[in-house]
Amino acid sequence: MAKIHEVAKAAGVSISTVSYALSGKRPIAPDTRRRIEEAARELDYRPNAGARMLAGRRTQIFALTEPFRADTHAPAHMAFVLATSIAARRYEYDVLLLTEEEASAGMRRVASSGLADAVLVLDVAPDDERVALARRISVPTVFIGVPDDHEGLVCVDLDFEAAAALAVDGLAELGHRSLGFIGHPPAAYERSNFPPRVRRGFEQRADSFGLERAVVLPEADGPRRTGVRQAVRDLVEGGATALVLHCDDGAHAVALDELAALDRRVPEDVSVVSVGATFDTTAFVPPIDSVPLVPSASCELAVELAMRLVDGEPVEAGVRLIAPTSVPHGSSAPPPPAS
Amino acid sequence: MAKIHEVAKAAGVSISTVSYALSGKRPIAPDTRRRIEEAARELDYRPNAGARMLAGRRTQIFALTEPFRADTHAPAHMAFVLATSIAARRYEYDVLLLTEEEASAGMRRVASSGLADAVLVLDVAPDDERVALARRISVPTVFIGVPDDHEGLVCVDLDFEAAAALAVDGLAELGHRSLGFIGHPPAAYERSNFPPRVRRGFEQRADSFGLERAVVLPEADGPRRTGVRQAVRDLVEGGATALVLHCDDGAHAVALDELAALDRRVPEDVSVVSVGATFDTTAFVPPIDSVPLVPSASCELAVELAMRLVDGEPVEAGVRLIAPTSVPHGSSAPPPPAS
DNA sequence: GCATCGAATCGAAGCGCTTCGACGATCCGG
DNA sequence: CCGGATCGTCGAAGCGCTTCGATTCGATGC
Repeated sequence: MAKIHEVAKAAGVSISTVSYALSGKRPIAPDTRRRIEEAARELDYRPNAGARMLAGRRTQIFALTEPFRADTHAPAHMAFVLATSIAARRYEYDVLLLTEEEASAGMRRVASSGLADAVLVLDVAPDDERVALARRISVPTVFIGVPDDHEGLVCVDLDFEAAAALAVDGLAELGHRSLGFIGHPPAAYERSNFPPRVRRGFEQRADSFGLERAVVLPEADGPRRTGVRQAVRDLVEGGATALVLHCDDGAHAVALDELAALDRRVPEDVSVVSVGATFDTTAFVPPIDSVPLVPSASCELAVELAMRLVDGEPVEAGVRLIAPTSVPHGSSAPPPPAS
Repeated sequence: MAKIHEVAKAAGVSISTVSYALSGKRPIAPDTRRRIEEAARELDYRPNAGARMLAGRRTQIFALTEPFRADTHAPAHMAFVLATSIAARRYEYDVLLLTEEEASAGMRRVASSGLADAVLVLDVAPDDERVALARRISVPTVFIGVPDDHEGLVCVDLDFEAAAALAVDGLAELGHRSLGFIGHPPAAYERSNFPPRVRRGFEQRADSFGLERAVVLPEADGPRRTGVRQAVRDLVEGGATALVLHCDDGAHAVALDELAALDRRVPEDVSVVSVGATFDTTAFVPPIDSVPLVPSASCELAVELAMRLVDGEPVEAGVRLIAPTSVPHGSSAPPPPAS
C-alpha cells in the first residue's frame, strides 16, 4: 500500500503533480508524467480509497439493491447483477451489493453515509418500497425495471410490451390465427413489474390482428410441472397453432417435452416463440425463436444514466424503454393446413 | 448528509464527544449520550464513509470475489452471496462484489487501494488463481471452498467427504448392499473443488462397508437430461437399491421422474438420498432425505474468521471443515426383499 | 530589453472523521 | 482540608488524497 508521497519522492516531484499526472486533470510535461507513471507502477501505487472519497467527493462505488427474495429466479437475477457490475467497471466503478431487507435499509444507509455515488435498483416490484426511498435520498437513483408509480424517476427496461407484440407480429405474418400464451405463475404478476407488460403486449397485439388467443399462467407446482404440461395440452387442443412462452427455462423444456409427447412437431405442427428470456434458447431441442431480454442492454444504459447523474449532467426523468429484437432459430413456420 | 459538526452543535458538545458517544469507545455521561443520540437521529446523521475509512483505518467493507462464470449453477451461488452478505451485516460490514475477471484483478485493486478490510473468496476452483493472489496481498483473505494447494490459507467448507459418508452410513444401516451415485457432469470435477470430495467420500465409505457401488457422472445434455435418465436406469437395473444424488435440482427431478417411469417407488423399491444440495429437497415428490450444503453455515464462519483477522486476533491458517448433518424426509427405507 | 503570457509545477488548505493526550471537575481517603 | 484518582469532555493532530491559487521559468511581442 504505497502512498502518493512515496511516488512523489521516487519521481522527484510534489504530491500534487503526482495527483494531476495520474488523474490527467492538468497538463503535465510528457517526461515528468512518464517518470511518475513508472514510479507508480513500480510501487504498485493505488490511491487510498478512503482518502480519495473524502478529498475527491467521489466514491467510485455504485450501490446495487437487489432483494434476492427466496422465490426469485436466480439465473436471471444473477445475469443482471453480473451485467451491471461489468458495465460499472467500464467507468471504473465498483458495485456494493445490498440484498434482502438491506435493499431498502441499506439504500438509506448508503445514501446518508455517502458510501455510493449512485444507486441502481434491480428486481423492481410494481409497488416497490424503494420508489419512495429514491425520492427521499439525495443520491442519484436509476431503476432497472418500471414500478407502477414512476413519476419523477429514471427507469430503464426492455420494452416488454413491444417484445410480446414483436413475437405476435412474426406469427401473424406466417399466417397463424390462433395463439396460445404460457406465462409465469400468477404470483409473479403481483410481485414483478414486467410479466403483466408482456401479457398485455401479447393480448393487445393479437387483438389488433383479430387473432384468437388464450393465456395460461400455470402454477409453479413442483418439479413435475404438471401445470405447464396441462397448459400445453389445453392450448394445443384448443386449436392454437403457435405458442408464445414467457416463463422460466424449466417451463420451456417441459413445454417442448409435452409437445413431443403429444406428437406435435416444432415448427411443422406448432410454432414456438420465447419472449423475455435471459437464458439461451438455442440449448433446447429444437432451438427456439426468441425475443430476448438482454441484461447487458438494460444495465449498460442504466449505468450510463447513473454516470451522467453523478457528473451533474442533465438527465430527464422518465422511462427509457429498450426496443426488442427478434432472434429467429427456426422454431416458427406457417401453421399446418387446417385439418 | 449531516456532518458530525452539526450533531455536536445540536447536542452542545464537541465533535470528539459525539464520536465517542456514537462509537462507545469512551465512557460518556448518560445524559450527554442521550442528547447526542437524539440529535444524531433527528439529523439522520451517519458518519461519512470516506472520512471514516481514512481516519479509522477501517472500511467496513468486505470484498467478495465470485467469478460468476457462465456455466455456474446460479441458485447455489446466489445463495452463497446472499448468505455472506447477511453474515457481514451482523458485523456492520457491507459487501463489494467482484465478478468475472474482476474476481482476480479486482482483488488486487481492492487490496492495494485499501477499499476492503478483508476478501472472501467464493466458487473456488481446484487450481484457483486467487490462491497465489491471496498470498501476495496484505489484506486478510478467507476461502469458502478448498483449493488443491491451500498451504497457509484460511479455508472454510462443508466436510463434503463426511457428508457423502453420512449418506452411505444411513443406507448401509438400513441394509442396502448396493449403492448407485449420480454426480455432476464430468467437467464439474475439474472446475470445482468439491465434487471430487463427495465422490471420494461415497466411494471410500461404501468400500469400508464392503458395499457394491457404481458411480455415474451424466453429461449436462440439454433440457431433456437423457444422461440422467439413462444413469438411473443403468444403476437400478444394475441392482442398486439406493441412489445417492449429488447433482443440481433439475437432475434430482428428472431422476425421480425416471424412477416413477420405471415403476419404482421411493422408498419402498429404491431409497434416494441427496448430498450437498443447497435447494429444498422437500419440494420433490416424494420429499428427499438430504445431507445438505448450508450456505449460511460456511459463510457465517468465514465472516467470523475474517473479522478476527481484521481485528488482528490470531487465526490459525488451515482448513475448517463443517460437520454435515442428515435431514431425513422419508425417502430411505430398508431395501426390498431380494427378488 | 522589458512587460506579458502560458505551461508546468508546487504549497497549502481542506475533505469529515477518529483518537491521543490533556484538562477541569468531582470524589475519596487520610 | 488537601493530594491524588477517576470521570467526562475537549482541542488538535493527523488519516492520504484532491484541488485551488500562486509561483517559476522560458518564450513571445513590441
